[in-house]
Amino acid sequence: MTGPAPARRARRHDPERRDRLVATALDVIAERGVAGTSHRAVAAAADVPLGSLTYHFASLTELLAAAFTRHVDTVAARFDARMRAAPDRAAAMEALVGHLTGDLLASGRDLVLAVELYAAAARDPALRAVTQDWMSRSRRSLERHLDPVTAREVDALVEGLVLHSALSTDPMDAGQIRSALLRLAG
Amino acid sequence: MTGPAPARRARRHDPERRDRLVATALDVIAERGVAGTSHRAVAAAADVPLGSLTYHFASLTELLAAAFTRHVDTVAARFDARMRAAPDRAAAMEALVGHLTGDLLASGRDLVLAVELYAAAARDPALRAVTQDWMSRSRRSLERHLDPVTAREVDALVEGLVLHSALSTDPMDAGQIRSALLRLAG
DNA sequence: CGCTCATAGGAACGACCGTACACATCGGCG
DNA sequence: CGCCGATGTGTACGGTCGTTCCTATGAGCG
Repeated sequence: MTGPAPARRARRHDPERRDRLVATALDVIAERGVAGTSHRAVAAAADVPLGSLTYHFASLTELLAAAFTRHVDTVAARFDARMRAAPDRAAAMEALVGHLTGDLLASGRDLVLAVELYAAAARDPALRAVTQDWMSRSRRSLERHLDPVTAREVDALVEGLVLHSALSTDPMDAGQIRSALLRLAG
Repeated sequence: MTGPAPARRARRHDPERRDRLVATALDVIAERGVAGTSHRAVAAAADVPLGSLTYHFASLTELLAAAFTRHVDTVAARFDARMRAAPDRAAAMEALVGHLTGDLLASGRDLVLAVELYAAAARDPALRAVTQDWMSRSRRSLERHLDPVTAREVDALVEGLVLHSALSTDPMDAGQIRSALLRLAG
């Protein structure tokens, strides 16, 4: 018999833990909101001890900032790829419809993360820098096909469409979205 | 000499306390966010004992719902008054610019409350009903001068403009806002 | 091979939270 | 006037939180 194991600590070698924690934090934010995102919640979701979080991130705010920064990077890169791939303005508008209906509004996850980020950014300057970076990248992507003034207007409309979709019981369908965008930038 | 007062309780007759608590809760939300709004924070701001909150509101969620409902009522009524006062479509568009630059974007308070409500509504069905009521009233006000399809598009654009203004370092000025709205519904 | 320090792990502290509850008070009605 | 239920008040409980701190481990390097 081995007897009662002397509570050996199972130390794990885990060189990419920091990255994994950022990804897990995004999942937790999407599921429970920023308000429900605690060190303990992320630790449990990532299956690491509590102390590991304060080792890798100086504060909870820093963890949130890292998570939202990664999310913005992903979405902005995806959107810029769509805009880069569009050969002309008409194709760009269609790609925009696809971005809205396909990427953003499909899962609900991106929607929720966006709204959580907006609210958190309203109070945290570090997160406001993240949203400003997002807006600026988004506008630059649009400016591949639109003049700066129109790009800004379209960007605002897209933001509003996203928000309405997140909160409305009967969100606009692809056709309504297309015609709204075309009216502004057709 | 009165001697050491035997810790008399200073009971206060305060028939409108419930209303005052709702108003105070809105102030606290605007200042510290939903996340920073606790029974204790509201009690301190309203100068009432902690127990008074649980007497007047069954739960913190109920208090938040009452506060946001009141806020939406105020803003929606103000907006409808503006639309009702506009004699024609052109005046309505100008009133819309005034609503945005004057009412919403001026103080920052309405901006913050809106974003806080959006984020909270994403997770709480009761609050989602409040946002849906807001959207529906807003659209009905716009429909005094615009067809339903256009009203919906304008409503979404307004939402986006509000959000961009809340988060941007260089928000659009009245002229830019006007031209964006006119492009969509001129 | 042996040392060392970045990393992993676990427990604890003090603060704040929502809520429940027992008790005090008094306006208004019978 | 005398009661009583609506309202006001203070305290306590159990829980979660961010953060700190000490210890343990082992990968990489000299």
